[in-house]
Amino acid sequence: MTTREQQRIETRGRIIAAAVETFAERGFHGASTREIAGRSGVTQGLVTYHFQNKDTLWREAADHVFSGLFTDIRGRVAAEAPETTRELARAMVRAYVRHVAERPAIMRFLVQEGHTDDPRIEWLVDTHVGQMHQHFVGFMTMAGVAADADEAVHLYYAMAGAGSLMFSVPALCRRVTGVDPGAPEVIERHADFVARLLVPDPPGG
Amino acid sequence: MTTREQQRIETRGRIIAAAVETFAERGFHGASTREIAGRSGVTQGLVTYHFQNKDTLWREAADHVFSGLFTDIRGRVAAEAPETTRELARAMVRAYVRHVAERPAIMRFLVQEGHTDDPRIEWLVDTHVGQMHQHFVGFMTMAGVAADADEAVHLYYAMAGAGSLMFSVPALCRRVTGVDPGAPEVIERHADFVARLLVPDPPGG
DNA sequence: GTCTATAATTAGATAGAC
DNA sequence: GTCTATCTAATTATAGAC
Repeated sequence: MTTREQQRIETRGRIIAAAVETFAERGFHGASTREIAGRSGVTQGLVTYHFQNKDTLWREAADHVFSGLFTDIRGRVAAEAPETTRELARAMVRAYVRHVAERPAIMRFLVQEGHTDDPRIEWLVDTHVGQMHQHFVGFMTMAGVAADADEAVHLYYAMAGAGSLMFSVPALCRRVTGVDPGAPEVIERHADFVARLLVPDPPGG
Repeated sequence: MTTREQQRIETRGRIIAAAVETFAERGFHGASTREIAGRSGVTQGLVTYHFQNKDTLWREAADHVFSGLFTDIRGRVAAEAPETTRELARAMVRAYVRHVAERPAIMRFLVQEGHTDDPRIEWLVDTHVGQMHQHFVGFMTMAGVAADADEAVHLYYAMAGAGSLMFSVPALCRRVTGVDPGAPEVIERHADFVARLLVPDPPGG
């Protein structure tokens, strides 16, 4: 690999990382390519050189944010080696919470873009969000955590919202509660809390 | 009241309504006063005339979004006339979900601004969000729904997130699930689902 | 691959006519 | 109270030097 290719990959990576942060903070319209350039230590012209236009940059940033969600959750669940269906379901919820806690940009991208039915939402659903939802609904219905597919939709948004909001508004959370949602012990407590909330102990004890 | 005063109030109201929509959709930086003017059927100069600058307009819009939360929830809870502490707690959760379902801008304002510790967040917490959180934590701890104040923080974000996400991303939700989060029956089902999730039946049955 | 310079567009805020 | 016109600054995207 030539030096130029290495340089290209590294620079693109820095720009994408800055783009993720900026789009998550300000949304597509609110983010400027100049700020993204500034954060990644390059000039605005170079951003256009590498990504043609703002829309393409947004897609690459979104790809970076959403990719690896499945793999990461599967890995985390496997590491816990759950033995019962209930423990498997809880492990999945915990894995999800930990994942979004470490990548709060996920939920911010969704909320920033999820209001209006534009091409970006279309792309996001077709590329990333759709299959995640299908898998979740399928599993939770099969595992008996949700009574049926209809209820699983409510369970899905309950988990996604309950698991992520705290990490999507870190400055607000710190100011209101004094709790730092970036602290590992807070993440662990929230993961466990939400897992027990969504997958409660059986009625018998 | 003179015609001019009526006109003033009515125009300001239209601008604020458009500002709420636009800020909720695009965030402070992404929203333009020109778009807000266009949506309310006036010119951009008039927005500045009535609200001096974008920051003041945002605060008035936020005030409009967050005001009445307490009153509305209290009214909805009273209308159900709950008799047990458990039913009271559930009624509060249902009231909260219904409220944010009909005013999804609430959660979008929080997510849009809650990331960075800027003056708007400071103002939002001091003016609206702080006391709401205090009341909730106090009640849920007292009612025994949360074990202690520490757990109540997690319960709070679980409720706020679980109860609102679906309504904060209506276009996304429709596209992913086919469910319309604006439909009254969907709101009712979600309110009931989240209430039972957060305030479960007692272990004994 | 990166920068500087620039064109065309759009932003927020002000001034003046009515 | 409302509109039009305008100023200044910031935006995206392009072109050309190195």
